[in-house]
Amino acid sequence: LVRRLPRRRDEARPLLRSAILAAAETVFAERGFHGARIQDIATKAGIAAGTVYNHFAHKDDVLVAILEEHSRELLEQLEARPDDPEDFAALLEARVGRLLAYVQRHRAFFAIAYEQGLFAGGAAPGARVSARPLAKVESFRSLFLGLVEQGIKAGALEPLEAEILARFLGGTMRAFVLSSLTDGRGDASAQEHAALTVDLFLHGAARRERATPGGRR
Amino acid sequence: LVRRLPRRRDEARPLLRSAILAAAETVFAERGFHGARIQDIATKAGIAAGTVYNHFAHKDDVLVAILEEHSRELLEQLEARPDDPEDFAALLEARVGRLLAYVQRHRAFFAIAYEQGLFAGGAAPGARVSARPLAKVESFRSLFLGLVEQGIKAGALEPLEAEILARFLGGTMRAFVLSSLTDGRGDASAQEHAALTVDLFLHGAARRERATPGGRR
Amino acid sequence: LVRRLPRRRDEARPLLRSAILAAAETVFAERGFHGARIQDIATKAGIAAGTVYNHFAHKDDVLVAILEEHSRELLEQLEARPDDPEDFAALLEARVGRLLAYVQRHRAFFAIAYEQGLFAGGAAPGARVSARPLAKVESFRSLFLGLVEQGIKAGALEPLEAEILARFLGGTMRAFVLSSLTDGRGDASAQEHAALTVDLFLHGAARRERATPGGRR
Amino acid sequence: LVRRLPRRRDEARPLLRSAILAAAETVFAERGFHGARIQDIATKAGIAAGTVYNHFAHKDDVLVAILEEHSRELLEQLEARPDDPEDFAALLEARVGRLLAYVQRHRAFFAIAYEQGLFAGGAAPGARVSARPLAKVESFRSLFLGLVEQGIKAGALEPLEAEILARFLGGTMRAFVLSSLTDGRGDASAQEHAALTVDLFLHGAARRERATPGGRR
DNA sequence: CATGAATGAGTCTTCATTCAT
DNA sequence: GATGAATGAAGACTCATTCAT
Repeated sequence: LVRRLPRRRDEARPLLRSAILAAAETVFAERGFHGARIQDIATKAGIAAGTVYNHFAHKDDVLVAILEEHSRELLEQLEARPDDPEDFAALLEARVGRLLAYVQRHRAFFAIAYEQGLFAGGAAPGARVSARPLAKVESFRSLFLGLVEQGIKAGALEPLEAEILARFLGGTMRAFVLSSLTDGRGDASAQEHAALTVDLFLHGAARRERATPGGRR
Repeated sequence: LVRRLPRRRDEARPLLRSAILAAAETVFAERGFHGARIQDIATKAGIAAGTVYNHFAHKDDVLVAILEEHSRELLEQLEARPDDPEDFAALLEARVGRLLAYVQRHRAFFAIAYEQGLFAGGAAPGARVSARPLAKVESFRSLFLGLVEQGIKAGALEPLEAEILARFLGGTMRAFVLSSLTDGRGDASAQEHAALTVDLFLHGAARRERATPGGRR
Repeated sequence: LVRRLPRRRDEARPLLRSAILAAAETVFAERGFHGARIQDIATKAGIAAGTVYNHFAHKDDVLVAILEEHSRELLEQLEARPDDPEDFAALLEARVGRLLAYVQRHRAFFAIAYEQGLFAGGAAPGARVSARPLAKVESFRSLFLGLVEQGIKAGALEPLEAEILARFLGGTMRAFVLSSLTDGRGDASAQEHAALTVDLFLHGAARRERATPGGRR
Repeated sequence: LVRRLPRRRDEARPLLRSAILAAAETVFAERGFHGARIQDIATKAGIAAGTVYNHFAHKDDVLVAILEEHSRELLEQLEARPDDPEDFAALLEARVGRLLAYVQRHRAFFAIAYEQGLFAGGAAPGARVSARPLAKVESFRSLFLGLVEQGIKAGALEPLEAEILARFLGGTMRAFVLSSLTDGRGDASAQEHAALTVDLFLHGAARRERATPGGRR
């Protein structure tokens, strides 16, 4: 899809594709997919409407490109890293923290992702652009599943149906993702949110009988 | 679906209104708001397209009517009832159970509700029909808030920010609502789901050290 | 396709379909299929552009409807009639006469028909709207074939390949059809043209050795 | 198809022009004028789209160039040649034979020529690129006229209106040109077709009373 | 009040043409 | 001269909304 390589002059224009995606991200987020006009995107990107079609065959493809692109990056935040802690709770917190930080950096994307049901297995099918579930969306779900299964195996989580726990984790995170999106607090809170998310996910909201020192952050 | 039957001239006609709403609920759920055509709704309601406009000024208003209507009923499920238990956990479970049962009876509505961000404070703004948050959506949120505040006061919940706990409750429920919508299991599971929802909300997913008998349902 | 039946008032509007076809016939003839805009047709028909789509799903379908409609009528001119003469030459002249008269009454149609290769088995494939040969076009060809075969059987035509004679007949008629279209002479000449067409088709353009009085019409 | 080969700097470059015309001939024939994109032509010619505009100011001009070019060559086939027979029938056959042979060598061109009404005085005006009759098309017509007038003068043709006989000749030839285009028979049949064309043109399709030996081929 | 054809503003998409490199 | 990405005018088609019947 990216065929124009940097040429002479100082820099180049393959950036256009990125510029279109960036503009589309904002516009889709503001107006929703159907409400967004190609012309809006083009204008925001500082180009002509026709130019969009030099990079994407259909309006749909612009959306798909955004979703795939960000989903990939999003997935990377959840993947294992060399310096990840051993302890499951700590591990979870690290990953959730990375994910929330990513969310804060790409708020517009998440507005779109929700519309397209990124986190939701069964959300508004009609809002979706494509009938088939987007590939990356599916892998996102598996990643949650994997995390949870790992937790169960490690004995850190209750041996419930993994599918259910995965949804619970998703739901919990969704709640905080929304907080991140809405609150407008600075990035500083990503780690706090992560800590709280993991804590609630693991121990719930019930009052702890005898709060041992340091037990609750 | 609702044919105009020969009626006494003075009899209630607003049945048509209900028929339109019922048809719209299905169509919106299947195709999303933007993907649904007035003609589709009219056809499914067994009336002419123009007739819809005798009952609703705009397409938007049909959606709003659906949301308001169901939100009201939904709220009623969460409201206090004379026979509600005293114990917070039991109380919560009763209400959540009612709500999940309602969800199972109105799956189509929830597909729409998600698209419009019913549970989500900040979901897809672009997908929304109206910029201002729908009135009932807001009250739905307050109801969650009330529930949580009640729990905190009763000493059943950790004394955290109510807003956060409300979102956590919402996220948890959302996870199970999705299960209900997706699984396709019969209504039988509403209470099970409710129990699990409340349990996870209260105690989290972490493995309980020494599961005392009866500790986990 | 015609579902609107005449209603109260004085006359009615199922005429709209006919009005659209009539307008399209003129516009297609003037500007060619690609050069004709739906808006042009609508304007000429005195209606809104969108209305065209209440009667035809695609621009293509308007053209197809014209071709099918006229082809059918055209075929009827060539078909046998009770009062057709016995003698092959006279028979041919009668039919060709009817056809030429029809041509003169529907000049615009023929401009379109040529563009779409109505007479031509292999004309400009690219100009055609649909890849598959139009059904009626094919039957038109068979009708020519039938005529010629009849002539061969009757011993009136040389026993050559029917396919070839059919084309020759088609080519001859085409020449006079064009004359009819171009000349702009009144309808009076339809029969003259027919007589000449048949005469040339049967006896060619070579000088008749001793033109017996009355031999050449 | 024509790659730019390393050439001496002063060598003729207009080869590109020919390459473009050759490519355009094929593409126009396959898709029709309106259906052919400049990009298609450029691709088939192995050059960039912009390059076409270094040789032709407009898409129209490419078509005109093709028509003019081929029309000129086509006319040459019909012109008198030193070794042409004296006898009109033989002369006609020789020229028609040359023309049909040319047709077989340039099938693509004829698909275009028909679309643009090369043979037809009054065919699809809308399909035409330019409103004014193409210059060469006109001379083509005059040439037919000239041939026929010559025949009349020589006493070989009936003294009818030359215009009419010219059209009859055109129509007859058109029929066989189409045969040539459609049949896909090898070049071998050019002479046969020519003989038949001339025979039918001169003597018609009517059964000859007493076929004198050798009278009909 | 119901009807449903007519309306026409709104958008995606195409593609001839331009022009900086 | 060649390149090919950018341009933007043009046009088919959709569908919410109106209104005469």
